[in-house]
Amino acid sequence: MPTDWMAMREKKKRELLTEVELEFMNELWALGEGTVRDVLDQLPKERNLAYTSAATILRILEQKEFVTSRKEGKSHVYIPALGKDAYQSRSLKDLSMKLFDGTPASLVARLVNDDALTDEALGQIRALVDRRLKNDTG
Amino acid sequence: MPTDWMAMREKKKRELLTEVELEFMNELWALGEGTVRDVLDQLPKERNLAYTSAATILRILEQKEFVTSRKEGKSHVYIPALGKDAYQSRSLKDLSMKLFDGTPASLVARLVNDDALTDEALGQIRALVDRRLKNDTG
DNA sequence: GAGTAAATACTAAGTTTTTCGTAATCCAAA
DNA sequence: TTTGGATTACGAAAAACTTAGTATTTACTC
Repeated sequence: MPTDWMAMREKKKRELLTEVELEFMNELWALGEGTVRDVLDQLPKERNLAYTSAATILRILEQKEFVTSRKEGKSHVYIPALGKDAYQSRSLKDLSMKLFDGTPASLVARLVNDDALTDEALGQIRALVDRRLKNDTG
Repeated sequence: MPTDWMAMREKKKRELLTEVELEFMNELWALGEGTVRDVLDQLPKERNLAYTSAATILRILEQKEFVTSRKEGKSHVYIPALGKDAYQSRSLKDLSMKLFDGTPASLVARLVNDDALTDEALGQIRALVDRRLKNDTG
């Protein structure tokens, strides 16, 4: 019976990738699309993950609707259902909410405080902001 | 025998907070320090977490060395062992590596592309970058 | 010191995530 | 069409995370 337990589940729909899921999505985003074998081959060889594990992870990603698939020959070809861009935005929003009081400026503040950041990177960042400010409300 | 398996375990020391751990650290950072009761009282009342659960989480945080504690009366007072600033940096670095090819500029690019970002926020961000660029390298 | 209210220690159950083995399936080649 | 190698489906063990119950300890009050 659909009790409030179902409602909870429904509500608690995970919109963020787990660690391993992200690892796989990164390969798929780089490849565009790929089979279990394709993705597995992209992983660093010291990863040493069983073929069936990779297959399981991709099946879970499909179940969670982060990818779709089509049949090709005897294999499945997996395709990201969500662009990397979109997922980057989602992740940043999540991090901003959970750790930066929802104020993106404080996130950037922390980022540019990093000593390891080169002037070149800083310049790129400023250029991005400038361009956005100018093209805005254009 | 201490094989490289031990080394792996050692190396795999979790340096990132889990979801619930972060929830608690946020309260501790806001409070400065606090007992189980203090932290529990900060949580939204719809959270409905048992007292003993909160105590367990704080004990785990101490075990993982994210907090220290001192005894005061009959309770423990928990103190962050890591500043929020430092943890923000750590999280950003992790996200940057895992999702932005380790290039902070691309992270900011995604951030400033967010339509919801106000001109005011953008201005703040630019000011931060400018200040950093000027004060840099004397 | 006994009683009591609150805190801690310990343990364990319930979930989610990660990993892989076994069996079934599929396609190609002999 | 049978064999063989690869793939998928299913299930389940292992590991990590979340939650809470029970028993013990603690400090205060009478």
